[in-house]
Amino acid sequence: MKTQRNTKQRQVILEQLRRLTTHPTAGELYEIVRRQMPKISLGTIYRNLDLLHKKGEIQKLALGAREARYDGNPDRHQHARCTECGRIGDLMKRPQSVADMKLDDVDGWKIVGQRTEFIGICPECRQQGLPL
Amino acid sequence: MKTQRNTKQRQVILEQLRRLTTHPTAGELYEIVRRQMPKISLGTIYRNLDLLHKKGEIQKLALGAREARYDGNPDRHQHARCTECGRIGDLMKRPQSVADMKLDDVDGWKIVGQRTEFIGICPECRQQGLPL
DNA sequence: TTATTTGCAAATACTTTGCATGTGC
DNA sequence: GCACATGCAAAGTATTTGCAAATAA
Repeated sequence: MKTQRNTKQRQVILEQLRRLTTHPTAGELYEIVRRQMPKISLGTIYRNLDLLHKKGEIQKLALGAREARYDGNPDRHQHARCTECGRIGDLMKRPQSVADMKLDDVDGWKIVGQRTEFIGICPECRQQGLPL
Repeated sequence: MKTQRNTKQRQVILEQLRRLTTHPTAGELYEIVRRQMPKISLGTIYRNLDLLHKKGEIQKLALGAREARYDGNPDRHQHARCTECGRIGDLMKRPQSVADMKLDDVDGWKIVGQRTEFIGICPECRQQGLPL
């Protein structure tokens, strides 16, 4: 990976994203950062979000939404989507089992379901002798 | 919901989607359906996929990808994304716990991780007296 | 008959990219 | 100084929509 510079733009983008708990879209973050740096461009927002995501400093959330949303907290934690308002929140208390999900109160949320995607190596790729 | 007609286009779209196990994108399905119905338009594909999804006859998968993918099997089952080729497969044997995930062979896949999104009602919406 | 659906094309939404200029190190 | 980064604008990709014509019921 190339050496990275510590530009003012990158600092402000990361700082604002860390301050927000709303998991903003790129466009939302653009509007917010623009208040401090009126001349910043959307392209710069996208380029930096991509770069910070690749470095593991932020999370890119694309669960079920058309637009990607970003989370300034890179630590593994669960997310929940509200059926009423669409908001995506953080769950710090992690429901890990089906039983936990019946709880009426998980960090203030009433959890009614879940969607899981597993990540792995498919049968076809394993057959081709790819790294196990 | 309005009454729906059983158009030839809708039939072919559903039929092809059910036949495929590849979870095609709208564009991929368009190319396949087009072999049978050369004059069908992409708009019709999107309109019907949306409608079938709303009726619960198919699943719309948008897990982490830029494009949505569709699954002709409406029954609840788990999906896995391959780290090597990006393919999305079905897991019929469902790993439900962290222990299961250590398995080297879940329907032929080597599972290395998972992403889960919970669905529920957020604290803010619950406060507003919305249906519990 | 008539409300739904289609094909087509244009519009929209989100994201990426080319390029000349600017800047951190 | 120079490789990396930026602003700007244009292009790219995925999806949605307006509308007149077609069609299922």
